Amino acid sequence: MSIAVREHAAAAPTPVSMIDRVVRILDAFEGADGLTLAQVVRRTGLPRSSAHRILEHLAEVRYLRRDEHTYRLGMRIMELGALVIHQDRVREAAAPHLHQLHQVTGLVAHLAVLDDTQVVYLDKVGNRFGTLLPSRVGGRLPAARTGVGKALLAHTPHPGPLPEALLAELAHIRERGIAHDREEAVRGVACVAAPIVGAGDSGPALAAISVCGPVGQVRRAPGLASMIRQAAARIWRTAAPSVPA
Amino acid sequence: MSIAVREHAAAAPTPVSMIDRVVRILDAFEGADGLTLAQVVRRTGLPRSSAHRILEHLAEVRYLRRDEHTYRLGMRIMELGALVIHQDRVREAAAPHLHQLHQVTGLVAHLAVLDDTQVVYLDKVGNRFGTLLPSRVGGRLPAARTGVGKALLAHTPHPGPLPEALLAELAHIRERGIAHDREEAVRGVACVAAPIVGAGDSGPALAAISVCGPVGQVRRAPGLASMIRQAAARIWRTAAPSVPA
DNA sequence: AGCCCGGTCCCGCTGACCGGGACGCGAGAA
DNA sequence: TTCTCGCGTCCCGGTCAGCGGGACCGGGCT
Repeated sequence: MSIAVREHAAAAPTPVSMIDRVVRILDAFEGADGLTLAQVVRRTGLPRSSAHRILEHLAEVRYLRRDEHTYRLGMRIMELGALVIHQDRVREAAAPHLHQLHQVTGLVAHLAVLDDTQVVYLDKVGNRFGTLLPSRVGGRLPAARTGVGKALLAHTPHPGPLPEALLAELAHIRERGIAHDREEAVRGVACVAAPIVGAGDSGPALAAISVCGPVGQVRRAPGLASMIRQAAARIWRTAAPSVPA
Repeated sequence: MSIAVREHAAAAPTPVSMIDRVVRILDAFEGADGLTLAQVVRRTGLPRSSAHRILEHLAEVRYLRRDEHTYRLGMRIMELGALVIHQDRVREAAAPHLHQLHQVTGLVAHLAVLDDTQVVYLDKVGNRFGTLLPSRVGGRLPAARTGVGKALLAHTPHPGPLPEALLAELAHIRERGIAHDREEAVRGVACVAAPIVGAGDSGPALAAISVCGPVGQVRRAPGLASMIRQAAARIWRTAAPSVPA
């Protein structure tokens, strides 16, 4: 039995459990918003019959939508995803402060957490300008190239080895409690970020917040750093884990 | 045991497929953001061992997070959900207009679709005031009590029978192309909404947009209705399905 | 026509999943 | 203290849900 050539190419050591199969299928939808059976088969490496059966089943429970012969992620998944975001304690606590930061500065405010070497955005408050940024709620960006990412890395024992220059910057960030991104992710865009941590290095950061905008505007904003630090401190106070047990 | 009563799902007709089991478990997390094994068992009616096995498995693939002994919905689901929203063509087309509406009026702009008797919000653009509204991206509200909902109902063959008064209102809405919500969902809040449809009743509505705010402010806004209608028309033009086949 | 590609459906085989139940633990109650 | 209850975890033999090769159909090419 020769495995079919894959569209995306990734080692597929034969999924065994039903759950793994489902996950693999759902994951296949990243990067293309409509897939036919044949495409799913190529991407997942699953046998045609199996893929077909599972797709139909997922469509029945509305985890997928089926339109003619192409499948898309369905409403049920959107709803569950929205639930996750909504149920997040940190997000809840941060929301008013993000709005405040945006309102006062006119810049885009973010909330993000660290996941391995990437940041995942939990919230984003901004105006039309915000749509130009690559950050998306529920989206990922490499941590080392974002303000929030560096703020988080500086306050977390990093798993992998990092480049010399970055380590130096992280040490500096850790000391000052503020991270900067000067056009590293997007040309012309700068960010100022702070981790949400307890006073005096008590444990890892819960998340980080940042404020981003055109370099000129960010540089010109008075007292931005301390505003952000203050917001982060307030968020910590209302979202901090109560008992470490 | 007053708690147990609340938690018990209706007599389960025994789920057969693995997918059904998974769906049932995931669904159990609606309404409570952290569940222990025992709670999941009570809510789903699944056997303890099975529930335990599936929960662990879902946690492995990050569809759930496990913290000590309580499970929560995990990041992977959040990411998938965000993908769905992000991949939506209508949302893409509507976003700039929602921002524009918000910027010009200072009110909260929505984008929503109809699902049976409820509306599901796809986007929401607003300021801090917006957090006071019950609308949430990915959330549901009864269609008959919202502006977007009525705009959509008016342009869709309604499945179930509706009350006399509502039918009359819908006919009126259909004629004018504009729906109103005068404090029906939230006291003190009014909305003006328009469906995203082709000119001249060509097919059902793709979605609907609305603008909401304090009654006074909404009533005072000049030319709100025509602004919204115009935005809806523009969105239709860029998002309309190309070929009805 | 002949060919290819994609979707659907069938059906006998089998190993992934099932779930009752044993076990250990910690928190009250006796 | 000891008993008990509820909880999470783990085991293991039985079995059926799911598997997947392959037949079939239809449409779009050459």
